[in-house]
Amino acid sequence: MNLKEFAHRIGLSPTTVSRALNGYPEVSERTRRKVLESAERLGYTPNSRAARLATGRAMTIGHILPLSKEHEMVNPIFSDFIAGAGEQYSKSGYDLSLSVVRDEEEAEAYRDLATRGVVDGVVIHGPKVEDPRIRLLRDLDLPFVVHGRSSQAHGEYNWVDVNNRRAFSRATEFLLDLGHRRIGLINGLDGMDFATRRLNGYGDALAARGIARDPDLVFSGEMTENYGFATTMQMLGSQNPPTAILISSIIPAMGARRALHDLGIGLGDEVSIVIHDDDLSYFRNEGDVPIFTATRSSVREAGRLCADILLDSIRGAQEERRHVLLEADLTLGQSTGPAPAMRHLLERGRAEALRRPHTLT
Amino acid sequence: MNLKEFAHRIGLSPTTVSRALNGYPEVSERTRRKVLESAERLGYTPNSRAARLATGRAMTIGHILPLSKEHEMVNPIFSDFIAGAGEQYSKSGYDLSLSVVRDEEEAEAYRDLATRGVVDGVVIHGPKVEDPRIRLLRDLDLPFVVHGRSSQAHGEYNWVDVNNRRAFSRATEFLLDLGHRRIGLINGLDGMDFATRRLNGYGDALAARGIARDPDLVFSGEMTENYGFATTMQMLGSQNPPTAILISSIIPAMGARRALHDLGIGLGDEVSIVIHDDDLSYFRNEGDVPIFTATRSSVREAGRLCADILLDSIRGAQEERRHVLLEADLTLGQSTGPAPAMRHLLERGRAEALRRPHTLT
DNA sequence: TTCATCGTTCAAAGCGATTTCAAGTTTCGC
DNA sequence: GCGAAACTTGAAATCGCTTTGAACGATGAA
Repeated sequence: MNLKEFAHRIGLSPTTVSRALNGYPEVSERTRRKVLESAERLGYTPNSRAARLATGRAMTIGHILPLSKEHEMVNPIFSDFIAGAGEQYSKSGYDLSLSVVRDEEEAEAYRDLATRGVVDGVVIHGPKVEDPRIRLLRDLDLPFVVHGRSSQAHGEYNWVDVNNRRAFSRATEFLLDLGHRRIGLINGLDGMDFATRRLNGYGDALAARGIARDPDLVFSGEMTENYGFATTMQMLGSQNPPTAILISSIIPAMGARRALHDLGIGLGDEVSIVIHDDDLSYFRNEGDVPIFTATRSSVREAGRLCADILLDSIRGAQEERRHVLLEADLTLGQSTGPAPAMRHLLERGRAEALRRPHTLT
Repeated sequence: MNLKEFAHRIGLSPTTVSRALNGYPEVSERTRRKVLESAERLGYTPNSRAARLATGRAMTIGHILPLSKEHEMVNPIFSDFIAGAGEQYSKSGYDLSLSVVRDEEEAEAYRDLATRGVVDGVVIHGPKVEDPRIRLLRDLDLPFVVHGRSSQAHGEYNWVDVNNRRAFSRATEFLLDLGHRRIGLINGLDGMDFATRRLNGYGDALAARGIARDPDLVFSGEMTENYGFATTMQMLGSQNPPTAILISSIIPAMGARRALHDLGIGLGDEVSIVIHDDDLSYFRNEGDVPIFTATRSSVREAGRLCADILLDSIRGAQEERRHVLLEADLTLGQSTGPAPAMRHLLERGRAEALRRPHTLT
């Protein structure tokens, strides 16, 4: 049933019905109630295709999921992020459009979404240090929000990010406090903004204690389980292995744990691990004492925040760009302990060494 | 720029331009080339909102992601499935609409998609043994395809499923052949069709060897890492622990492995594990010898197949319903070995026992 | 009583494409 | 060279809604 017929059936004009349904103030309360009740009873729902053409609004937010040929993997945090964002879209009557494209076609995909008029705004995932998409979307005049940041991008834009630098410097400091001096870093792909910030946080903390960064202990790659396994194997098989490892996600951490087990090395006593935990719904690092010591920040919550900001900015509720910097809390788990050297000291009863670990050599 | 203006600029009527762009045969090749080239040059792209109203087609496929309050988790296979399906949609010029809703609102969400006219078809995820959505979509007259099956549903419908029963009976037989007699099953949520079929396959294989199913060895739940850990702990801590475990997904299998390690039990020698592997992109069970012995079937490929079938059925290319039953191959990994009892025999040199294991008691 | 005002309602003109139906132009056989 | 058939093109209707501008009746002030 279309508007015309519905309006006719209840003895009103399409104009009035439309206004009643869309909450315009010109219709009397009596009429509005009648319209709403009749719509319910007769099962009338406005056709969105027509409404979108008439209003010029798509009532849809776009997300683009690029798949690269080389490492064709879907980021495991994607689904949780989408769940968070999608929840908010639903509440506001927006739809979510997801485009899966080959990554060399990504720019074209944004352009396409914009010119075809199928979305009112988009979310940028996985920004690089220097990300051309920000410039592109500005040029297209399409509202957007970035999940993460792009350090080299100039100008203002909406973003929601974790304080990656702080999280990783804190985690590193924590390990240093435990006496660790050789600390590995299994990071995300080179060029990703978050990976760069995490590397910097790690580097800062080391530098603050006068420790040189050993390139043999730093890895970047796509965060699969196998990647965590392979890099951990490599580090622990080397001449001068680390006593602790920072890992950018719980997925490669599973691989790292597997490597430790295969090598018969104890997690938390012989080698410590601190991860960054996105709080994935199917992979919770929880329990009385969580498995991993972790810097945690819910990616689902980040999705919600991105959605809220983008919707606000589309509705024009606010002009200036918004930024949210989420602090990751450092939760203590079972995967960390004093460095072997430190343990040695402890065993000799010099417990205060742990309390002022930076006084150690 | 809209059609009218574009047509005017290149000295043609909107009619002709529309036809040229949409590949209708009535326009001469010369004109079509001119239109296509001008569109490229002037940057004209038809507005999809208008096209959708005019054609009555949404050129969009809907997916609904329900989140339950109790176990609010996003199925980890979701993103890989979507990646596969989305790939095909893009190729055919379709968009993908994703609705995130609370699970008690799921039926309403389908109804809404249908009456608002925003999708031309939908994919049903995670069907239950008796799934009301099939009836609902039939009533709504909305084309659909089910990823999985619904055993109790009557009538024909499109589906793409893994031969879960066969996969699990084969896996069980394989373990039986290795001499295992107490075999645990860590399954998906009760009521899910795939979980029921897997349970049946497991039960069939046991029955064929005259082994009674022990309810203490069968678990159903949402497939998180922690679930795998907890159930494994429980089984192995019991009076009469299993020597082998079947696990419905690689995620809980990670938890199971953690449990084994915590208990100091060797994986593959003391306790064997066979998993069902959806071949998730960020969690590949690969290598010269894969970590886990597994029944494998790519969920991404299933996504592609679902998309193809649904698109065909929307385009009316075919009337009858289509079914695809994917066979999962059983790949040998490092997580299985002869049962301890069997190992005993082997050590005594009775190697042929392994070759004809069903002759054993 | 009259007129201005306010609150409601409606007719009709969009939104920007597609598609029907009619008309104009070629092509081709005889 | 003519008429029919085959190609091409275009004018206008249509999709189902929103929204502008006008009209209507009721209300209240003068």
